[in-house]
Amino acid sequence: MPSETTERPRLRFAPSPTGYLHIGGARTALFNWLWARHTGGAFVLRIEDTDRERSTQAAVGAILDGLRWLGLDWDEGPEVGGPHGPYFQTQRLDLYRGYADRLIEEGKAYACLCTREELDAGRKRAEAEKRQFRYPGTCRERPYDPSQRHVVRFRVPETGATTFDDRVKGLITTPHDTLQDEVILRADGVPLYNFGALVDDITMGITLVARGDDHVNNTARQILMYEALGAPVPAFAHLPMILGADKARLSKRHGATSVTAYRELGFLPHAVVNYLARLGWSHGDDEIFTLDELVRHFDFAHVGATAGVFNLEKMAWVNQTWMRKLPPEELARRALPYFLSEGLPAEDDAKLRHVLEVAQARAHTFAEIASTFRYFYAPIALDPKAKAKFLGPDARPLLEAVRGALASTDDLGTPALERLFASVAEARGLAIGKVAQPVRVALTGGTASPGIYDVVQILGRDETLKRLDDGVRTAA
RNA sequence: GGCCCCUUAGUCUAGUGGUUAGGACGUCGGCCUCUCACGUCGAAGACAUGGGUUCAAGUCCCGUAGGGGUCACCA
Repeated sequence: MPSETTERPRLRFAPSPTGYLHIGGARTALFNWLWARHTGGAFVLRIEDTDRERSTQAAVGAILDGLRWLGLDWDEGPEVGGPHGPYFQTQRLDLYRGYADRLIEEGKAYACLCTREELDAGRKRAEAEKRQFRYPGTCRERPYDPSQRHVVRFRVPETGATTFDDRVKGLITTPHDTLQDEVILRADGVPLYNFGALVDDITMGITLVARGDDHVNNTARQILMYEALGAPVPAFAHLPMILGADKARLSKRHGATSVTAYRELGFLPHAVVNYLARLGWSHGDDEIFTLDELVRHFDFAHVGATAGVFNLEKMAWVNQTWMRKLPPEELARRALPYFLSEGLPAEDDAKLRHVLEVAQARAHTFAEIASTFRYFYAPIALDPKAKAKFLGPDARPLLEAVRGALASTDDLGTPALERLFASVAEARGLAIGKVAQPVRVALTGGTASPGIYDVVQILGRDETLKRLDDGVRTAA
């Protein structure tokens, strides 16, 4: 029976270090973290590095880095330690061996000497005969001789079924005849996923296992093993997959899938958290949550059972929403690196603050701010269409008039600029827009920009005059 | 193919037998306006399908279809 009803559940995130922290993994970690924080329980991080072919130290670093960036701190695990360490599976090999030996002694597992070749032949035969392959039990009754190289197989009941109450999917039943005596320990003593994860979850006192729903089919056999070991069975929560736009499992071909890629794109970590939380979980009609609100409201009961499509546009909207709430200092601190990586000579000064003030409502990400408003720090890139439409011969007298008026004043305040543009327009019987647009194109290179007075103020008088001169030449 | 899971608009979702089926992203339109964005107002857009159960079904049951997962000495 689930023992998670205790007030302080222990949860864990147990990634395999075979690559960066994936969006899907990040959400799994987030839900575990949220529930741990909600309940005052513990969030344990464990590295499942038993696949030595694919595991790398760099990936461990990337995963820790990604989790830290998102703000998902762990109470026990790599670099922070804890009473149940070590937190790398390859450093716990003796433990798995011990549990396997115990199962063997009690007759609940046995050594198997079958070779891969024999097994493969069996699988092939089964396929040819169009029947399901199950391990035939060849070694079941063989006397145990530890000196022979062997794997360890767990003995699964032939009949009956195992049912568990998944916290998100409800009752799930697995008939035992669809299971087989699976390998729990390789010949080299390294455990397989089902066994390693289980032994660790037992010894680390995990009371609620929340993981991707690609593991639902592992659950019954794990429960059988918990029971064989006389260990309390934890509660399970299987989280639906995250899909790409084509409804296939999210992967690289759908675009960026690592959380650090979103850092580079200029997303706020909290915006990613907010979006990911809402992908598969809901709280009424609410969309925007602070971290505290997320922690307060999160609940596995409101995690949906259906897979969800990752939608970058919506995440960008969430990011914009959060970006707009940032105070100027923080906005500057977070945005500046993106200007620098664009090769722009920005620094945290009055100019940057003004740029960010006008950019705040106009961009979805920091990278977008830097690239969209690069003309404040670099020469304009004149858009040919804008040029054709607004920098023709008609524009020349307008630009000259604005230039002349600007050259003879020191007042760049908004009221003064308003009067200046208004008088240039009125003198010709034009609407302000007819003057503002050519000026905008001359100053920014395009037809869309912050308000023209802001643009002039940010650029400063000298640079504005210079760009107007360039505009006059272009219009000629 | 066996087994398991899933199915409300293009997308994320609310909904726990009685609602004009709600919200959000996106889309389209109005307003605001020097352009763009923000804001604001509005519009289009969904219960996969067929049977049951019930006075009443998006909600419960069965079938069908579609999608996904899993069937390793990977995790």
